[in-house]
Amino acid sequence: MRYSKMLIPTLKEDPAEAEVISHKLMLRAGMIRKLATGIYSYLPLARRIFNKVEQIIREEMNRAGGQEVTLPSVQPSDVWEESGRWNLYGKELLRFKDRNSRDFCLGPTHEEVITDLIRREIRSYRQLPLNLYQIQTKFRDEIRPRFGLMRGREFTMKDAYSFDADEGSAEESYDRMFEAYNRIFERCGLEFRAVEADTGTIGGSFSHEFMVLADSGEDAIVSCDSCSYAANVEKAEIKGTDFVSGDRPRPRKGMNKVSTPGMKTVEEVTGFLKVPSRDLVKTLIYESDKGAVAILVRGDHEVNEAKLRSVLGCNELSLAGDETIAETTHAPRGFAGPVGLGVSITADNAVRQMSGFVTGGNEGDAHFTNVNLDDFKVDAFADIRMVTEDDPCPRCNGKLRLSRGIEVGHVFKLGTKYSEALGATFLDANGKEQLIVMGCYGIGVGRTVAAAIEQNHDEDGIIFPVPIAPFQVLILPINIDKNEVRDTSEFLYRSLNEEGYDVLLDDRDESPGIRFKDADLIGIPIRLTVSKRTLKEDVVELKSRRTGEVVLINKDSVLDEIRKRLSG
RNA sequence: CGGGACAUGGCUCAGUCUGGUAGAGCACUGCGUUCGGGACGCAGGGGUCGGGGGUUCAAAUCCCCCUGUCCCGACCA
Repeated sequence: MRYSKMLIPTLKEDPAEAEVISHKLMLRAGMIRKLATGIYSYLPLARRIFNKVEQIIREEMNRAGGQEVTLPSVQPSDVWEESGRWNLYGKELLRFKDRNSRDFCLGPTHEEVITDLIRREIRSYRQLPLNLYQIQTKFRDEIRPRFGLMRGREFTMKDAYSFDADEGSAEESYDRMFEAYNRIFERCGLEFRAVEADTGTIGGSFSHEFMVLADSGEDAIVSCDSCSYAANVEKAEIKGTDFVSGDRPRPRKGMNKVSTPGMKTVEEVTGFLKVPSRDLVKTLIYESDKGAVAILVRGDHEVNEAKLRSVLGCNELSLAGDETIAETTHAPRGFAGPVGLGVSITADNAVRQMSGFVTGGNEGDAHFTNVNLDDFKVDAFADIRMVTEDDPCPRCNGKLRLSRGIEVGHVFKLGTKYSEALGATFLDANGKEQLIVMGCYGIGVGRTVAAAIEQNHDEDGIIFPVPIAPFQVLILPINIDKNEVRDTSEFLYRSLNEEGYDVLLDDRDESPGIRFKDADLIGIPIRLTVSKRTLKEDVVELKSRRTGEVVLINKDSVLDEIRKRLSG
């Protein structure tokens, strides 16, 4: 391609709307433009990058036995009613009516549609296993879209679905996809880690997320220094037996009420009473679809709402408002405690190990000290808190490390959740009707591109990994009005194109400075600078975007050098 | 949905507090000079100051309502 003919509207300054680096750089490099919150147009440069990533995905999916399909993105409510998710999915599901007032939605995912297809077409175990995938635009009316392509409302997703005759075979399908995902993200040049994950609304029994390690990531993950354990903090289990239990003397019975005027936060209370925060029990009032509940965690711990949700078995869960707090505790926010509380109490396992602790007094400006477990009734103990770096690895007791990640892929073992809901069955070898065992597997294409940029950039711009670069080589002629410069550039352009490389010839009538800056910004891996200065010696300059290395190469050996650098 | 901020040529922003002729830099058009790291000169074009209402002789500026955008939390590829 000739740069002068391409729409690559680069920006000199950071746009005000962007906060994270990948978003800024994608806007500055002229890759994307925003139409509305979380909804973007992909310009030619972005399209080329997407095509590269999608091609890698296709090759690996096909290698793993997948077949590409395209399912409708406009979906009737019927199948969603059948799965039960028409009611469960909430506002994230963008719903609308057609001219006949029939309910439809824009597909946020395709379990319903694919299961509907499969239940009609699969009759026999001889047709299994089967793996179908698509690369398609999804729509989720996210509560808070942000960071450009990192969390859009409209986004490109590869979603795959596996169908198997039994659990064992389903696990093989899962492993094959797991393997394919590893290859895909490796080929995209990403530093990533597969971690155990929570299954969320998609449902299912078992899942892994593929996390690209980046400080700007929205997810926190823990990984073990000693073994292969890694998990999303939402999921990470806590080894229940390892809490330092009461080595300290058993305190005498009898709690004391103390005045704590205006002391609402854990820091304020513990600072005021001069006790460590781990000697306080934090009482949080939550509102769930089962009414108000009280949650107890140690003062230095945080509640994990994902765990809490599954422990309580509820969908709706949020911290209670001031009104509910006043109703349940008879005190303003900041003074809730378990003693004498009228609602059901769920406590974290760590609380079981505590004694002689501080709690709220259920009365304004008052706390209790020297409280013990027999001073109130806990309805259930469970693992309901976030892991910390101080917790031991749940597998090997090793040291856990916290880091941040961008979730670019997610694999789920679904089991028979959807086949049961929609009645997707087959006849086994014995002529017996069985439920199809399913799995589903997603990759956020745009997010993968954004993550790649987060991991590969410097102060001058993007540094694309070769496999996903929009062009592999950029030719930058300096004095294009000189015949020898133009002829050499054109010659290189033609020959590289003939060799099948993606080449961008910057033939714009712009100053060299502008073109050098743009070259760095859009991150093409190899830059060839052709100028009359070097042509005197019959050489052109080759610069690696990643290393900054500059070499002069005889113009007749350029092809060989590029071949050498771009192979493997 | 809760909390915070912002909205002025294509972009980045000043002007708002203290009401009085809409500005700068970049970008854009034409001509000329430049040409290895965001060049220079001259001449130009381009803005209902997010929208609506109000106060005032007078509103980008003060007041009310709405909309949009961004950031922090719960949702997710």
